[in-house]
Amino acid sequence: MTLTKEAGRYGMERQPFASAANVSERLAQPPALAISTVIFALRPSEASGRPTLWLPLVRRIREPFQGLWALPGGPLTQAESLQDAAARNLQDTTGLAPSYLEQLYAFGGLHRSPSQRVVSIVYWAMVQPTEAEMAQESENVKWFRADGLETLAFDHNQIVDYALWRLRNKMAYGPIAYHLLGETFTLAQVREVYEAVLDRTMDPANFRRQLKQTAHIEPTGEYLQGGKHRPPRLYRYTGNIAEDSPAPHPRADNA
Amino acid sequence: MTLTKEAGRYGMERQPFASAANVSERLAQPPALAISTVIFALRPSEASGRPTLWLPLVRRIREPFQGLWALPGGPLTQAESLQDAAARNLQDTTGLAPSYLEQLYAFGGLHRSPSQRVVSIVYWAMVQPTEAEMAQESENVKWFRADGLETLAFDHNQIVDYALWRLRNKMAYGPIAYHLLGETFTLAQVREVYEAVLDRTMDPANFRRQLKQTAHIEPTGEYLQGGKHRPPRLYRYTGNIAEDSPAPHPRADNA
DNA sequence: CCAAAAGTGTTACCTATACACCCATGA
DNA sequence: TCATGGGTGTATAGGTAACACTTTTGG
Repeated sequence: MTLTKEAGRYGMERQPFASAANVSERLAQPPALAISTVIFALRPSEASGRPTLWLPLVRRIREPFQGLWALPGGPLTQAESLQDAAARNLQDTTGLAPSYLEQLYAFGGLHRSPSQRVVSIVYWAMVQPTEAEMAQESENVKWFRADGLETLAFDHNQIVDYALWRLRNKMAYGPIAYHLLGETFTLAQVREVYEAVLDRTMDPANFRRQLKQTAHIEPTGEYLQGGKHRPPRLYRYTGNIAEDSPAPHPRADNA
Repeated sequence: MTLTKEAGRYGMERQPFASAANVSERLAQPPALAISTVIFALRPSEASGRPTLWLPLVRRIREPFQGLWALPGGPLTQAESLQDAAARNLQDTTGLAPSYLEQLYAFGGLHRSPSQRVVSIVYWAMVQPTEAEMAQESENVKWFRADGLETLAFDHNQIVDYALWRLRNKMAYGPIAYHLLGETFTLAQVREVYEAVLDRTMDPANFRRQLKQTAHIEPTGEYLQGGKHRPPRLYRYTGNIAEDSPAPHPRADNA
């Protein structure tokens, strides 16, 4: 699983009918519809080595915003639902398969793109660290730390900020942190996820209790060996996304 | 302000390029983009007279689903943002001006509409009771109780259910109940809103304290006269939507 | 004076938090 | 044995829910 696909092949500026754009055509045409995704994964910080939030971006290889980094995205095919389109685009542009995928927001401001009116339906996703590690970077696909991003193409900085807010909000309430971890994990690893995402330390004792009482996890019986100290128990995630979500998720067919 | 506009003038089935639909054209065309809105208002229940949740629907005057009731909606004009389009459509079809308007979800399932692929960006709104009372019903525009709706066109039952969930969720946390009331109101009226929307009784004493400590309201100094008992204080809403929302709302320009 | 809603006070309970403490392991 | 993170116990504070009680009006 590598990140070697050509970036920007499906630009947000794609002309829906393969005709050149000019002013009169622009007014006659309906707004173009695009799907983009904000993808979060945990990777070790360069400095501390502690897990931090990263996201993959693709480089724009054509105008507008040529050379700038942007969210992976592409067109909506006739034969796929919005959610399927997001998953496929994510696969096409970054090679990643998400462990969690949810609609974020529809962005449709008039001046998001200089040349053409574009409505972007944006999803956000979480991928497991094994995925994120295997994903090789290329000239036009690169991972960035989620905080302190440089200026991105279009309104993508704003979109990432909103996705970050949503991730933090969901994590503070629902049991979604597990989607950033692998099959099995220690309670300390879950705590590290919370600390990385919410950017504050948490009491290990209380954190453990709260996790175990809201359930959604069970001990595997195994212990993580190889550490310097007492080997911690390994746990497994037992919930499913449908149950987790506080929302009566719009059904997959209609998303 | 009346509800006399022709209903269904802008159907979700509108052909973007005024050409008749057939199979090959359908595959060639991008999905149509529509804006719809779920509008909530308080009206007295027929039976008890206590305030309950209602919403206005428009009758379909063409296929598909001709004769069924549907959410007010229409096309997205080139010159307006998504939020502006929702507000204008709401005005055009029902004559109402919302006191609160927020994006709900983008519905884009493959089979939402039998003849054509349609992606609907749905908003939800609250209007004040003065607005809702003045709004005259017509042959093709009618108010319905939000609970126990009959079968609607398209996937609109599902959309209403999701909007109801969102309304209840927001009301349980944020201070948005005021948008269903008029300029001034008593604490008992606010409580009635909560009881109507959340469908459970609340202790008047505790409710009062919780409201007053989270602020967002101030006494006007006036008292509501004409009741049978001790006249209650009148209050005024002091917050604004931007502050209320727990989310860093995507800016109006990009919505 | 009585009924009923407005408004205040008090108490029990629940849960988040802080932190003292023991346990198990590598070095 | 010591250092360190894993894991448990416990006291305290803050907030919610339940409900007794006083106040103020119309009839």
